[in-house]
Amino acid sequence: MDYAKLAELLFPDVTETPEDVEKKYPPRDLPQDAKVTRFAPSPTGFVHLGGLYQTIVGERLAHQSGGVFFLRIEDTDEKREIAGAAQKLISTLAHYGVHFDEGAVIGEDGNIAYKGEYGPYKQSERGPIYRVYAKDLVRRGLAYPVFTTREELESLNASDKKAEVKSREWTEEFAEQQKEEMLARRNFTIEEVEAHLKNGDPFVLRVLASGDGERKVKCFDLIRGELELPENDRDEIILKSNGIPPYHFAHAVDDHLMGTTHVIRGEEWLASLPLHLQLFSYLGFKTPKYMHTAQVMSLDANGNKKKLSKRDMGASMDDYTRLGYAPEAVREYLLTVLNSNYEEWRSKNPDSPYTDFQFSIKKMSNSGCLIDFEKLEDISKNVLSRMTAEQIYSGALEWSRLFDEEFANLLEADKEKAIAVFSIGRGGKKPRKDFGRWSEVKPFVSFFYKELFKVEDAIEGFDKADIKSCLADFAGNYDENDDQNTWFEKIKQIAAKNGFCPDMKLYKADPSAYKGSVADVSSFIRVAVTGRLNSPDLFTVMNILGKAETIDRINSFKESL
RNA sequence: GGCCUGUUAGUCAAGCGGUCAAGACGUCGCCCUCUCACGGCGAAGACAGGAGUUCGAUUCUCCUACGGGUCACCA
Repeated sequence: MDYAKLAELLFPDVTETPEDVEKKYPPRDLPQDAKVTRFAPSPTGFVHLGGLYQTIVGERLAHQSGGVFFLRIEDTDEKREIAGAAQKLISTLAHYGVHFDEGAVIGEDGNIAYKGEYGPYKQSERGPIYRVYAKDLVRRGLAYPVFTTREELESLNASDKKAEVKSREWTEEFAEQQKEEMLARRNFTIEEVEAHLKNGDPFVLRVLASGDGERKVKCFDLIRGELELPENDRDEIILKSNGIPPYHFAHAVDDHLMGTTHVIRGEEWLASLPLHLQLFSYLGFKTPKYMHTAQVMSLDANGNKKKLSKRDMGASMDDYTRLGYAPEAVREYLLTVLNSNYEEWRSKNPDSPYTDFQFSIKKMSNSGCLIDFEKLEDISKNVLSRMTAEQIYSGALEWSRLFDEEFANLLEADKEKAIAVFSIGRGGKKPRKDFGRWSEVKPFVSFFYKELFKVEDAIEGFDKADIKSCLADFAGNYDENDDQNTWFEKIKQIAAKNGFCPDMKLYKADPSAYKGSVADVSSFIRVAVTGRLNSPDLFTVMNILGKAETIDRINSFKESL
């Protein structure tokens, strides 16, 4: 077979050679150990938790080594592409603190723009580049065309195919048949090709598999160590009939030309690593380092772990936004999952920016983890407890603007009050941890607002007359200028006067000697003022509410009894 | 089904031939305390199973079981 002729027939329009292309993308001028990493999603609509997870790894490794982190849009499957998805992806990642140095960015007009010298960063615009390498492979007898008819092509349907693959029965005969078909495809003549071309028949390009499935190749993965995988023995498609390559070929060409040093991707790619290695070798490219990250899982109906799929709760970053998790908290959670020593580091460095942490590949786990919302909640409480009242205010306001207009308006109507509320128990060594999500803020502080206040808890086990008497005494004696000690001394006096024990130790020694304790008296006041049995420090609460409101609430509660 | 990969408490995880097998979340108990929250102390809870190598296996090897992944003109 005259491969040079075949190459010309197939790609008459391609005049460049790989050498020409290489010249346009010289090696990057970076420090010795700088890592170049990338995130290469297909723009199918939303950011997956697993995507954020990988993105954090790539961002950390690149930036911590003085390297480059870029974004490449893998839009080679036009059927699945969703308009505006790339913008959303970039802004969502930015929301979580992930920023790219290069590649797709959001331009000043709000549309996608591109930055950097190693583009195009959108695969659908790289057709000419792929074709140069594809032609070269054909010329060297390493790739060959397979023709189909237009009708056949049109009947191809992605979701049908997916269903077919899933339900397929894998028997030995089937494997045998596949092999035979592959071998048959390799047999063709130049004349046949010419006829097809003349006829306008579409074709795909397949690589000639160099391996033997019975033999193993040693592969190295930075997370998993040395692996033995079967050699590639399948003639994979490297150019679809639309002239755009599927993932494999695009990965090899792009990551080589873009100077990627570390390929970080999900473990679902592990199985195709030998193919990729073969491609790099055919193309004469230096292989990048590979890191196949563990999957984030969720529990299915049978209690089994499953790869977190699109529909699962917690798969989309939108879920976290809606639920009210602060981006910092989600990032913090992911970091603890990603690097097993992160949590320890964080407890020693509670106030350091996460970028101070030395992220290491060694500390990454190679088995999939279940997303643990309880843990996330705990981490989130810690994160929020370290924020200033001002930060809480803006976080809560931002979330409420989207999901609770009424509360957002209340927050905005009196910022000073909101800040005072959020300052309770904040700052200092042991801050309160009352909420872990923005959505939990309103239920916690609602009683501060007249519009939301209502008596939620009931006092049980006490004589109404006693309750009324205590409340009347408190209302009659309340002075907003008292300090906390004086304030509480007054409550003790009221307790004693009404037959309640003012001292808890005394009371515990002999509860039957009293109607109750000062704790009970406090609870009367607490329910009257906050509507609840539990609340943050009452003295402070009253200060924020103001005397008029406090007395008013006590009186109306008294009357309701 | 073939191949790959993984398996330490409910969850996430240290460990890398000799440990009473860390720690965190969750659960429970106690303390602090006017309630709550915080904080402190403590408890229960794990090396999937079986062979082998070894003086000694959670750690190395093999087998079994069970998860997960993959086998598309999807990425």
